Amino acid sequence: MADEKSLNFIEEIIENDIAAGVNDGRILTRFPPEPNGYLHIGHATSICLNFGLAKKYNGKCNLRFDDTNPVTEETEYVDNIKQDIKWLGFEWDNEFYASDYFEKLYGFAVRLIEKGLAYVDDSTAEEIAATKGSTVAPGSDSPFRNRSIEENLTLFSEMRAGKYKDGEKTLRAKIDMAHPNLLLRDPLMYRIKHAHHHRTGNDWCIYPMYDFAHGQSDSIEEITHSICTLEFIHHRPLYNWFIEQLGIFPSRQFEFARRNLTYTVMSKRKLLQLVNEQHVAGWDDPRMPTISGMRRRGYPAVALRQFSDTVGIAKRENIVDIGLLEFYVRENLNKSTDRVMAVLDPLKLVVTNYELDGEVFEIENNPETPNGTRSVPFSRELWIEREDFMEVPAKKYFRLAPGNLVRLKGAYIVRCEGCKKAEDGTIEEVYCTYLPESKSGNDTSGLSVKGTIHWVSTKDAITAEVRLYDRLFRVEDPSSEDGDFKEYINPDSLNVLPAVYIEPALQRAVAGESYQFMRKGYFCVDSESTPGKLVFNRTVTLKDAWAKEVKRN
RNA sequence: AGUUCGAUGGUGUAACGGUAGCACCACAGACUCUGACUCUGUUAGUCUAGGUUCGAAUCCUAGUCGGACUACCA
Repeated sequence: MADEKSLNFIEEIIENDIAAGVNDGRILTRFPPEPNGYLHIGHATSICLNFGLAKKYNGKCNLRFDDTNPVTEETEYVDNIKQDIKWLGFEWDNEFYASDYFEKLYGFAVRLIEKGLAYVDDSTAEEIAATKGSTVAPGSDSPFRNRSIEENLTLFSEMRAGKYKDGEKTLRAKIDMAHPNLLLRDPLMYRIKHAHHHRTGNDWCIYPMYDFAHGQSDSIEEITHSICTLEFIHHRPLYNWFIEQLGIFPSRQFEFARRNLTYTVMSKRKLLQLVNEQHVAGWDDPRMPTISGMRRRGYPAVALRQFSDTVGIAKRENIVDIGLLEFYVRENLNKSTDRVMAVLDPLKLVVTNYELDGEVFEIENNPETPNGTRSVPFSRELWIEREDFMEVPAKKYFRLAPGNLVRLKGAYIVRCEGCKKAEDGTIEEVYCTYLPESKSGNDTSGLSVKGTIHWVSTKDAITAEVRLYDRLFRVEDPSSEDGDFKEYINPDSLNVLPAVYIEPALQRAVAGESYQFMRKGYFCVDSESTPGKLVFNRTVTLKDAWAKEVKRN
């Protein structure tokens, strides 16, 4: 029985094209970022789609930077975008830039002028907007619409030569000022910008608009399937118009719905605001939905790929639960990470009947994917998690409480004998006795206890800074709420614990590594971490049935 | 209002005229030297109204609701 995965609508189109022999079955896609910001999880979907399609259908995928606006674009962004794509696990066939085609594009523009399909307009931006009409009213012709071909040719070459100031003139396609599709009301093809370009320097002072660059670049590269997001659907007639009038290779555009995620924002404009106004520490802040932020947070690349695959593509608006991404993050980290013990909120536990100087236990690193053991020192005084003790235990609580038995992970079973309290009632120390015959791996006590807690020996512990990250926003969809989206930033999205006690084996942890802090979550070593000052980021918590139980009551 | 795209459990996505399925979430239980993982089970869906058909989520008609478009950004 064929258990084939069903095709998404773009795969159907491609398979139909292959069956029909379109382009002899050749498949060439492209991923076309503008280098004016960092890539986010939405781009990851597009990357997985374009590169994935190429791979699946024996085709290729180009990386093409859509760098037609020199004032917002920077080389820094180019470098980071390339790094992000590689990290996600994809390789491009060619690395191209729309700016590589400036000369060709100029030639295309001249060709359209010669065909009487483009003209130089002296109107100001305001005048052009005013004559554009509206969704319900037609626009009106520019007074410069009927210049002669010769005059247009001269003017356009003067524009290129730098004879005019920014905004003084534009080149427009001559289509129809009454067209119901606003984009076809004589769209701008070129504008004047005396600005330095990250690649072409000062060679040009006129730059093509998106609509006159993207489709033509696709065509120059002979892209077969140009896949973009839904908001470009209105551009498709224009995309096709330029290609037809120019008589160049007929790339075709297909649109799918962009992915939205709960508890975050995705527009580059908003992300840039978060960075510039320092609500976050940068584009790669672990709270950001950027690929670099997620990488720094400790999300495995494979989790992003699985997430993209599961979510799939379609044409309807959507907002995907961030919990689904977190599911894949946990699923992968559960298999791959070594378990270690770290006490985030310390409370001292004294094993009153422990007479030895100490012992060293060998504790297994990873029960899911066996990966050896490590040495963990044990002694009379330990740090345990404050929440693992209750003087008056709640219903169903099976950790430490007077009279209760609990297993110290990898060591002994202990019985809680009491605690010491400060004047204000704060618990200062917990006392217990251990059962020597319950030694881990050699337990002859015959007891089975319900609870196991983690611990770190006080005299052997080392410290690390731990950064507890939570969702950046307090509401599911900040963009759809009233007022400014920044009002909905979660004030507790970052909680820095300056000196968490961790087991000494972690001294050699290096940046980028991930660990499971037992019972607390997955943590990765931050890029700022050094052997002298270890820094861990919380990637994601473990699922916590007890926390849920507490919340319920 | 014009153009245009869309509508399947809480979320995302299948079913292409023939038993509405999968994943996440939620809930209940089993297991557990992580209240994790794993395992078992449960709740819950075709926007509405007509029509075509033996049979409609699927085709047709009308309506409802939602998104996108009116930058010298992409």
